[in-house]
Amino acid sequence: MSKPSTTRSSGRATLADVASLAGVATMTASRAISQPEQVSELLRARVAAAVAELGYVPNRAARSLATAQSNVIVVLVPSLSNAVFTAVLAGIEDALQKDGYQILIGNTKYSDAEEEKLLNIYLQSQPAGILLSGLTHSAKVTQLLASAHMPIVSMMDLADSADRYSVGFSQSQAGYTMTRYLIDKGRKRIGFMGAQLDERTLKRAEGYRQAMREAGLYDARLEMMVADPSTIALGAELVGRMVAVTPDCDAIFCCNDDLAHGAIYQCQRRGIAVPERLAICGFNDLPASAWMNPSVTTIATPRYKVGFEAASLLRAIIHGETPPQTRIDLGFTLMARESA
Amino acid sequence: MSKPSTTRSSGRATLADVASLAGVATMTASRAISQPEQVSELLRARVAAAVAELGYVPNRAARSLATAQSNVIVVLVPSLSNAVFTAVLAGIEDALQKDGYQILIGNTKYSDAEEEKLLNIYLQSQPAGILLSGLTHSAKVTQLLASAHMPIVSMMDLADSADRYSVGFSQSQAGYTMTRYLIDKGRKRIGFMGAQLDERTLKRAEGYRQAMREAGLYDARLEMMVADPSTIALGAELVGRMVAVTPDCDAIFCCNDDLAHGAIYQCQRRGIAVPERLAICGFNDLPASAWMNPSVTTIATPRYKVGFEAASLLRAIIHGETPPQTRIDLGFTLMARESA
DNA sequence: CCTAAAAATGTTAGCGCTAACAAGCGCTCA
DNA sequence: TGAGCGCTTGTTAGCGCTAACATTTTTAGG
Repeated sequence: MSKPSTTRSSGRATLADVASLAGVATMTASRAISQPEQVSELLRARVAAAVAELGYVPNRAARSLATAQSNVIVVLVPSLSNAVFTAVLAGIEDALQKDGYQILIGNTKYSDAEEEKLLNIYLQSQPAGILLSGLTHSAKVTQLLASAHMPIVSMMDLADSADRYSVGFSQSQAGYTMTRYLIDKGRKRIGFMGAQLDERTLKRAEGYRQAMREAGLYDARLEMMVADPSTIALGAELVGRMVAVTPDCDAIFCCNDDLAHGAIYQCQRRGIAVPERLAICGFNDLPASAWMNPSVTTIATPRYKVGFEAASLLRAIIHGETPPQTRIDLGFTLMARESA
Repeated sequence: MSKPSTTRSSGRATLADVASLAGVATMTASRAISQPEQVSELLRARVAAAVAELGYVPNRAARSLATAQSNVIVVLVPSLSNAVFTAVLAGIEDALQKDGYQILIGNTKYSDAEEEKLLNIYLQSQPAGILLSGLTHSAKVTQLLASAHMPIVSMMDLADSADRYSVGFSQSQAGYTMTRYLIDKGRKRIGFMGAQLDERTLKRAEGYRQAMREAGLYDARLEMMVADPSTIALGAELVGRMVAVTPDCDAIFCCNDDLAHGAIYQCQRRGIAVPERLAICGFNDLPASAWMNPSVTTIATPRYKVGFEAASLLRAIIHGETPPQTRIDLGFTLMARESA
């Protein structure tokens, strides 16, 4: 009758305890909790009372083991300090949390090695699906993902081929669009400031190059690429370098808003008129961009929606549905403001 | 020899498969992976080869169930879009990830109901410990935590009593310090702008009130408290309201930097001189505060360190150590800049 | 009323792993 | 030489839960 106390038990009440207190079989208690409609009202109430009395908390590990499935969705993002990815996460949470999914967030810190390490750890939880940032990954990661045989959706950029799921917008096209805007405004010596040098930055730079070449304006000296994380401070530093190296530079396309903000603050301190002497534009449309003086011309990106749609797509795939498209283009919007 | 295919198996290789391929007992394969020093070099290599060949990924659920413990640490933060908490998370990650802990991040969205819901779900993972933001929680949450019988560390503010673990700094003292600074600068009509109205904002407001009362300057009309999330846009709006309601207001203490930034941008647009006509200061020292023009006087808070130290404390408790103190005060620093 | 189908409940076994103990081996040392 | 030790490997059982099937009870229909 009484359960022998072994050293291995956690001490918490188990389903068997609940069932015994409610005077039902363990299986009935299990059903009363996870499929209540299959249990009579009477027993359901008795089980509920026992659960409350014992403070029973289901053991997720045991359930996962028994069902051979988990409610875990792994999300890998390159940064948590970047507002872009926290917005993506917010979208994911809103799309998934109602279905009871548990979101396991991994911060890869823009590192392939970290991504591989996290993936190795997180795959141990037998996730139901994975949300990834970006399309390109290390060979090891690609192999891990392939052998995991589970639904995967890539976020932010769009895949070339239809055999993988992707939700986002064309980073290179956005880079192209912004550069064309500056060219159309009559700027000739347009610089590009790129930091972090992640996939997205490189794609935006490609778009920039294409537009510059088309207009016969390309000059490699106008490209300033550094691997440091992009911050306001870096933007301030790089704009100084830019005007020193290419004094005739009349516009700068910053690969993101942080750099643009830093560049503008620095110009204010140095008395460089923005946009008259130097047009500056950013990327992502962070909240400050609309409020700064001058307000910042930038590309508004649908990051919340990227997260929401990617998570919705992943859920559909997990549920065995065949989505109408594997590639969801959410577009982007150029926000023409005062700084460029 | 061949494993019969049941509908319940996940299809993935198991430890038994690995052991069989390596020609050892399952237990030996288990040890080769988790306690390699206990296995001879020969068998260790054979097991490693089998793992590689089969692409074996350990099943975390089975391990948790067998060991009655998990490597999960639950972290509840009120927001992910707030840079303060992402910094806290970064500190937590750095402190814990080397030990192989898995961090389960819950975003309570400043809601007690959400906190309770998340806790209920996350407790099912039988976490090894919990990191909470703030000291006050709903009755239900308090009860859940008590009955969970697991190590808990509260972050950001300091507990009054020594019977709970807390890592942070005194929010009310910080509020007091900033207000005194403004008073000492000769400001008389000092307003307070508070948003979100979470625990921390309310404590800062308390400190503000105490300083104002001590100086005989307190006036309830100078307090502007709204429950909306604090954003740049809200700061811009509130400063407009403040100068409309109390035109003689000569300084504003914003409960965080976002509000302060918005207030300053708005003043620039309306031609209100900062700090001459209106001093503005913030809280948290976000990166932009040092770079804006005028640069923003604010309180620098050790948020990364809060996360790091709280996680380190939690780990010590989990490992059964008795920490020298239950309350770790990390202090704060007033950054006197141009805006006040 | 009886029978068949449906609904509710119970029994058994096993998910993949590791704790605990057992057994085998080579070694030392009295 | 054989007891005793440490090291490596193996065997057994069970963690808490639920799938699958078995059994009992209820309901519907003639």
